Amino acid sequence: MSKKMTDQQDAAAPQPPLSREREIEQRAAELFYRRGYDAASLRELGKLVGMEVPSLYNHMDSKQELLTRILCRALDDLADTLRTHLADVFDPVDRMRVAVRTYVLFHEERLADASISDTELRSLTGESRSAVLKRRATLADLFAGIVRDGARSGAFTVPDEGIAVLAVLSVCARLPMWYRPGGRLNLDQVADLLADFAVSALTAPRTAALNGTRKKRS
Amino acid sequence: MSKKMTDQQDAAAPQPPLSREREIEQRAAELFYRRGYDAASLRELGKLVGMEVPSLYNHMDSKQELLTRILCRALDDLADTLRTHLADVFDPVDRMRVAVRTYVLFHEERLADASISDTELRSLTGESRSAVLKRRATLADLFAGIVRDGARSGAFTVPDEGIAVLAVLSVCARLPMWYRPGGRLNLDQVADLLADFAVSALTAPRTAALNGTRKKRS
DNA sequence: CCTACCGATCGGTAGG
DNA sequence: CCTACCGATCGGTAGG
Repeated sequence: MSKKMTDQQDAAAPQPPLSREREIEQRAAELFYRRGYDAASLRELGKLVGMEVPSLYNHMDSKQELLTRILCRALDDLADTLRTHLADVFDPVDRMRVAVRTYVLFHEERLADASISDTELRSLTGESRSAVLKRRATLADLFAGIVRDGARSGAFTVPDEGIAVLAVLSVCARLPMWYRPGGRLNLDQVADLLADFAVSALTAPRTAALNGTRKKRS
Repeated sequence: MSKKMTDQQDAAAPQPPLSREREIEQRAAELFYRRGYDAASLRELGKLVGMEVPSLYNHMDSKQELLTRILCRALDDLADTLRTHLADVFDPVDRMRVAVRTYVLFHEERLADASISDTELRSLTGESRSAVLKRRATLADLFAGIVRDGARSGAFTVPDEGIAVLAVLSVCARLPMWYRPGGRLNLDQVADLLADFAVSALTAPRTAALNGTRKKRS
């Protein structure tokens, strides 16, 4: 699935700030973000990176493998960043605030990566799909762990932990659909406000009998 | 943009429960939902509806026009349903609860429509895009109005109305990404829980000084 | 509603 | 990293 090269040149030549593979990944992520994976063509990617199409295949196995590599790296990086920021935070409320803020702020430098990680899963099949789904589940588990701890300690009052996790992740994952740099709020402000929204929902005073009682048939 | 026929046959023939146009729209929505708009081919749609590709063009102007028709109808129907259910509810908390429940329950019969209304906007350009964006904005305005009223009456404690609206809409709009019929919870239970999540976030006790104070740099 | 067919474009390969 | 090229498939049209 991945391209391994014999790294002969890694002693010298700090010139290219990105390896050729990485540059292609980055340009491809932007292209997939802008056009969608299906609508994006390798011809256009070739132009962006200054190569003919066949030359791209020296750096990838297929279009699908390229997408898979981008998504796996993005999700791994996000999970790592989350673990790092959560390492020295112990109160569940603080942990959730940090988790949401970190997820949101991840979009500062990785908007395209984060967006297609969410959108283009459907274009993957087989092992590629499994690899991305596994990483998605890892991310969800991180949030689920926080919700579980908060519920056990009594800090969170959620009637259903699974739905709470999905709701919080929905708010984070949808950010690329509406956030654009240069808007009314910067990303740090958005991160604070969304963290506050999530924590408020999780910690709101609730009558214990909410569950099971159907309120309104609407 | 729309196909108008001289409705000569509407007096007789109650036989076809769906008009040919509508049947094509419905099959197309399912196909676009399953494969994505770009990856879905008119060949496959033709097979699903029992027609050769050229015959489809007796019922549509283009693939893009077909998608536009599906999205506009779905968003109009959702907005109509929301307005109907909200007509006799006046308390902002109740209105928000009904709005979220109605949005969620709309997925019961229109999962594919709702999903692609959210996902496939990017495949549209020009007037088609504007027409869908206008309807999206109408939907957002419905929720924004409820948030505004609740904030003014003091029922809601949100530090930023715009972000609150986006967060609530995110939770609703992402439902097709994870909800599958036959799961642990039925849609009515999910609707109750998500409405509770949203209302809890909007009404949570908050110190007035939250805004502007940056808590953690994380 | 069909047969027959179009130009364009796609991801990918051969061979160097 | 390139030129040259492949078969497949695409949305869509002509003409009936």
